[in-house]
Amino acid sequence: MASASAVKGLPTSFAQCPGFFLGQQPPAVKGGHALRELCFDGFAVLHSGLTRTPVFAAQRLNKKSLGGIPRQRSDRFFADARLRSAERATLDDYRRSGYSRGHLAPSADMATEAAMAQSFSLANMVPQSMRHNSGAWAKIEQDTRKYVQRAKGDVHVVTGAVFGSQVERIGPNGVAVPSHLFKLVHDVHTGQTWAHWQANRDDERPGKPISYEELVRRTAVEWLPMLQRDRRR
DNA sequence: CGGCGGGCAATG
DNA sequence: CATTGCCCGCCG
Repeated sequence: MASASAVKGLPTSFAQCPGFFLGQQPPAVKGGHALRELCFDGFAVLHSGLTRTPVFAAQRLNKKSLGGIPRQRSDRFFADARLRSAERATLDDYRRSGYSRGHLAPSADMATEAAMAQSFSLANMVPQSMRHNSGAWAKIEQDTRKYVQRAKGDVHVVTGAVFGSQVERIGPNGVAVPSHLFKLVHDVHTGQTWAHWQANRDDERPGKPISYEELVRRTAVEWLPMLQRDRRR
């Protein structure tokens, strides 16, 4: 499958892939310009044309969706053709940038070959410090998969990029480098919710998870609006 | 130690 | 565009 065409024809509205969101309700991200909604087979992405990166990727995982058929990484990264060229990252932006192309929705989470190939869209990538990506962050991704394997039902995961006031940019298109990444996990069956909060740095280590409320405080975004009613504070 | 999953770049 | 070799960190 030619990678650039891997996403052609996929929906560009969350209304067409509501199942990735808890209660079919997308995160309440406000105020952004050039925000685009992108559906993939295995996840949904809100993309920002200002940073040329995803804002978040949302997934619904369960034991069955993981550990599927054996498959190999496509490793074929590509610019997402659904985005205007003025709003998207290209392969040149990352080349020799000193940063790796870090998935928000991990390749290894995907249930099908098609979804796995689609996960290599640059609309699902942020410039990520190399050691963080293959070290602490990779372990968080693994731990999340292990948790889902043991969970009773569906687990919703929202992975997001956070940008500080001073934003470094890479490549001819100026792709913004996030200062932090987070991975929010919600177990529908038990109601448990937690988040990993990570600096985008080589020396970052996996730490103690933070609460949902703390994540909302730090980001000023209600990532799981369905929880808001129950946890109103 | 090897295998795995996160990547990189060079070569036809 | 596919193939190849390589790096990194973690885990069993």
